[in-house]
Amino acid sequence: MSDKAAGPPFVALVVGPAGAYAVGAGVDEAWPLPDVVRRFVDTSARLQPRWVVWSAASTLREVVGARLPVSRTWDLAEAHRIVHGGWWATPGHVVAGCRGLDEAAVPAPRAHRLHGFDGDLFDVAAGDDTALLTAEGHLRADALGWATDDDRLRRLAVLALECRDAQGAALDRLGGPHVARLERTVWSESAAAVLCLELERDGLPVDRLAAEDLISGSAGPRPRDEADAARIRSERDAAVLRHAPGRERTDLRNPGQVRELLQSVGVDVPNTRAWVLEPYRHTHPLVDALLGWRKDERIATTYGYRWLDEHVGPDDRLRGGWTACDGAAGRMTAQNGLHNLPAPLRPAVCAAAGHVFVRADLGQIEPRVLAVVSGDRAFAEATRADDLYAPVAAKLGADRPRAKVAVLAAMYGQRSGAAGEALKDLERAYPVAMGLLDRTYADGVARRPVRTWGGRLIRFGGVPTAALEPGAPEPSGSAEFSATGADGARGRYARNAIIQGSAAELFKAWAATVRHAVRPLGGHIVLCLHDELLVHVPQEAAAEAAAAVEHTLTAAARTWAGTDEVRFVADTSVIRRWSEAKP
DNA sequence: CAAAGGACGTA
DNA sequence: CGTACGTCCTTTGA
Repeated sequence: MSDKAAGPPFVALVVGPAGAYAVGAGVDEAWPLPDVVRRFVDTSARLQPRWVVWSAASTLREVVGARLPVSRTWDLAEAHRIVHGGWWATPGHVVAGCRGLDEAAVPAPRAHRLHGFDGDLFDVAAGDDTALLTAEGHLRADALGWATDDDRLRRLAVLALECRDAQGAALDRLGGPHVARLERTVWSESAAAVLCLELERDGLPVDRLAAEDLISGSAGPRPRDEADAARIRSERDAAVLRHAPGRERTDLRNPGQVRELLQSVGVDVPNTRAWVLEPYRHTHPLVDALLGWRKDERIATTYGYRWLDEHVGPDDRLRGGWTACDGAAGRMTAQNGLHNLPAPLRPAVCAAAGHVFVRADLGQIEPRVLAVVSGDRAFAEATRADDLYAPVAAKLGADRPRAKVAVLAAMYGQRSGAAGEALKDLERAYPVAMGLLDRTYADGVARRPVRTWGGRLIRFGGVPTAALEPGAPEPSGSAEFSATGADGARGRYARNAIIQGSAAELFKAWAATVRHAVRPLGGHIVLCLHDELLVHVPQEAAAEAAAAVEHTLTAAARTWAGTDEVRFVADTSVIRRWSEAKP
């Protein structure tokens, strides 16, 4: 690509505890911390650079906090996840990846010592050590903290540029004819990392009174003190325990005791999970009471007054940490309940005065992504329909529910249920798509790494998922050898990872363009939920923002997929409260 | 005091 | 329950 050299310059920016440094074509200067925001604006205007950062979180929090628009960052950590995969993407891992060093040997930051003096002495010694790299060529573990003067900051910034070049070269080698696609993934994943800082900055608007009201319905009134809290709690417990006379001392929070309790009323279950107990709901009133208690207990403990007080700020915004790309399938993650708020609490998520939400979710994103990833022309044809399962059902000569179950079974590896026959038909109708799923499953069984459509590497090793580890139960020699146990778990994991992971990439590419499109309207993305976006926007801009959300999907999907044969659809609505949109 | 397991919320 | 994630509670282990 000849335009690459002629493109905007790469400028590395490092922000340390005592100062910052920017280096690249056209700039080589130290920035005092109080000037970082101003110098960032100046340099952006002068060079319109592509910013290279070790990570958005370590570099751009202040710039984002000043509400500056940040675009075109090359995030070394996110790029590392694409090129090399793995759970960790610290600067040390980035350097190891770029220099071909053993990732297991990346120096780990020393654990904090609470006792003794050796830690302090060691810190002094480390501060005097001027080497950026260890003898083996690894980046020192405390590099950012170590970079306390301009020279050290500059060395760290120059190293960042080196790593950028190495990652770019690695993408060239990996991508072949698809380099451009891999590079686009770096840009959109990097944008997602900046978006995460904006999500942390803006928070999710909450109607505090409504939230209090909903909480009180499950947890009771706000307790005055510890004793009051204990009284309310035991009252809640008593409503269940009155169904089991003589066993009022059972601890409902102890699954073992609950299991015994259930046994005493004739309900014998291997565990007390909700879906196990569901069939017994009407066999004894205790079961029904227990399941209701669990719902209330969930809200009282996890989404109760403490949660409200700790995570909803004085500006009525719910805030938590965001991650752009988790280690496994590459979805965004969020803390403090932003990703798992119980549906009954959704009425409390409410736009601020004069504002509305534009809410949009991608319809049937995973099968549509399968059509892209597999390149199955016939399956792509089905994505032209608003409801993809209708043409699939027609082709299979089955009804819609059957077609849907078959597609989901093929993608996720469901073993129970009556998908068998329809699955066979599916293999005949869409051999290309099904072939991809089968091959990926085999890759997982054999521990061969796989890549998402955007090029992110998914490896088997250092993945802390119990079912994938060698110790997991392994049936021997039977026909279902690879359906159960660790082999099958890896197969399903791989198959799921390329679908879910590729879908996550499309979602982030979409979110990145939405973020730009709504900014001039005064809008901000305030929630990303895997296939759903919540944009907070001034009321008068609602229609325009909704149109932008739809329009950007078409554009982002075409660019991401490299074709417009596969159609993606969004359900978009303008609402005040999150609960108003119910598909 | 940390780790593990059960349970359950979301997609 | 097909796969992920985060958070709470409890018990277990060193």
